[in-house]
Amino acid sequence: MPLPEVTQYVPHLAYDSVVFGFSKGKLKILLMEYHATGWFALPGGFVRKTENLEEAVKRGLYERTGLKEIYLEQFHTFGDIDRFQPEKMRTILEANGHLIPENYWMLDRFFSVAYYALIDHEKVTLTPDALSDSIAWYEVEQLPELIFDHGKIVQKALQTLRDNLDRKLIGGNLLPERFTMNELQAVYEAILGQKLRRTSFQRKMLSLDILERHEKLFTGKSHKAPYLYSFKTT
Amino acid sequence: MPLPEVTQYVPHLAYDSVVFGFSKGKLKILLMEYHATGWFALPGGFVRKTENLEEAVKRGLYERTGLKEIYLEQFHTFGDIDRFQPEKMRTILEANGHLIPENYWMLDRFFSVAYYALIDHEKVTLTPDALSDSIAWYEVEQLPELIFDHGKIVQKALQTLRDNLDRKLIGGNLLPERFTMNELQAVYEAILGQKLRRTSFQRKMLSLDILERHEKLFTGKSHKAPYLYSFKTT
DNA sequence: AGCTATTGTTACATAGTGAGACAATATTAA
DNA sequence: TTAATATTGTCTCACTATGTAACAATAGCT
Repeated sequence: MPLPEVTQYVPHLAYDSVVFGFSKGKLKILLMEYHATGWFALPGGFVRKTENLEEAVKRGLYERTGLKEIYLEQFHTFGDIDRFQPEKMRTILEANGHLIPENYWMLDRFFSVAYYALIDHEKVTLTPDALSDSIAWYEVEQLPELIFDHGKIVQKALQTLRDNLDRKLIGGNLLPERFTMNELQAVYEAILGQKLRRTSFQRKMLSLDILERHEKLFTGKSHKAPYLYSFKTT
Repeated sequence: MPLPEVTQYVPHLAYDSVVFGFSKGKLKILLMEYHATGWFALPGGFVRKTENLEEAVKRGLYERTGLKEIYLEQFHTFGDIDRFQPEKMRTILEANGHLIPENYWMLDRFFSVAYYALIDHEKVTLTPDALSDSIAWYEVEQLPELIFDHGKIVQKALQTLRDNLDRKLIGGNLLPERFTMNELQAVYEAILGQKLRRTSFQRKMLSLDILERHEKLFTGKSHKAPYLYSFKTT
């Protein structure tokens, strides 16, 4: 795998993505671990000279998750000078066995446009990129230390997600097609980081008129079976 | 005035600012008109290799308005390929009397990080930059056609401003230190583009406990004099 | 002193939410 | 078959926020 040529990409500009998923009651994000270094980072990439910014992000997410249709939201662009840490980038590239040319473009200062994505945890097929040993899910509440300013990026993504929770249809993108009210509530609780009242939550969700009620889900447990819901397609 | 050298700036990356002001009951923004072309654009600029992104924006706003402390909020980064219109940029530079070198950097594709600013209309001292004939206020409701995707940028800024109206202290930044409740309401109405109920607005504002009440303002009109308010500094 | 326009405050109806109670029900145990 | 249990769906009541209108206060004019 040769080093990427600058001729194909826009220099100084990158994107990073905070990919949220939900499983076993926990909110999680995707992290990559670079070869040999033990360093964790957000899935990111560069923008080709011939593509739109958002296309680049979707391309990167497709390569790593196998998903083509992804709920994506841009939330901030990071442009502080102290993002610029060429030694770290050099270490990552060298750990990959590359010989780095003089003034190699990937060691320059980069601005990063950050997006968050919401996906159904069950639907992904994770594929690490050339520089990484792995790509995997990590609980938002228990993240390892991240490289560069990626920790700050995650925090800002979480904050934006919370702010948008009431204004956009966030819950549905993190769950399978059909789900119980309890599962939906668990998503909201994981995002907000706090418990919600069961009855108020149910009343609120039903009053919004965005859910369709389907058959009951019989789990084998000895109690009343909950209904399954899906989001109306309008 | 020589052409800017790429050595000083980060290529491919620019910022644009939507500077909101309020006067005579209208919401306005600053626009620049380029020499000879009759083209209108948002005040924008480039980022020096040695400065943070936000510093660059503040520097540009200071040069044009004379203000150092400005309420600034980043709201979106525009990165579509069709922003790239080198002929237009060439026309602007040539109208300024420049001889443009081969592959001149300002004719390349640019990504633009967009900010909105809120300022007290009375406090600015407007100064056009080297490429512009003028910089002046234009009513948001009656903007001339803008160059590139600047019209889209303004719309997105307005939308973000509206979304943030209840969550951030926006009103105060557009008014002088002391103002009447009516003036504050006028700001809200101009931003939202709709009339609000006087009594509900007053009750709401007072209940937020963010205003300090001062002496009355006697305008000479024959009716009850309104109180002046300022935002609490907490 | 009375008139007028505008402002500050109050009253009432309605909608939304927190908190708890209660009814419904799928399964297990007696 | 019946009772017990856990969980779900719904309802009630209190409290708060908001739309709407009425009322009271008042600065300047006639």
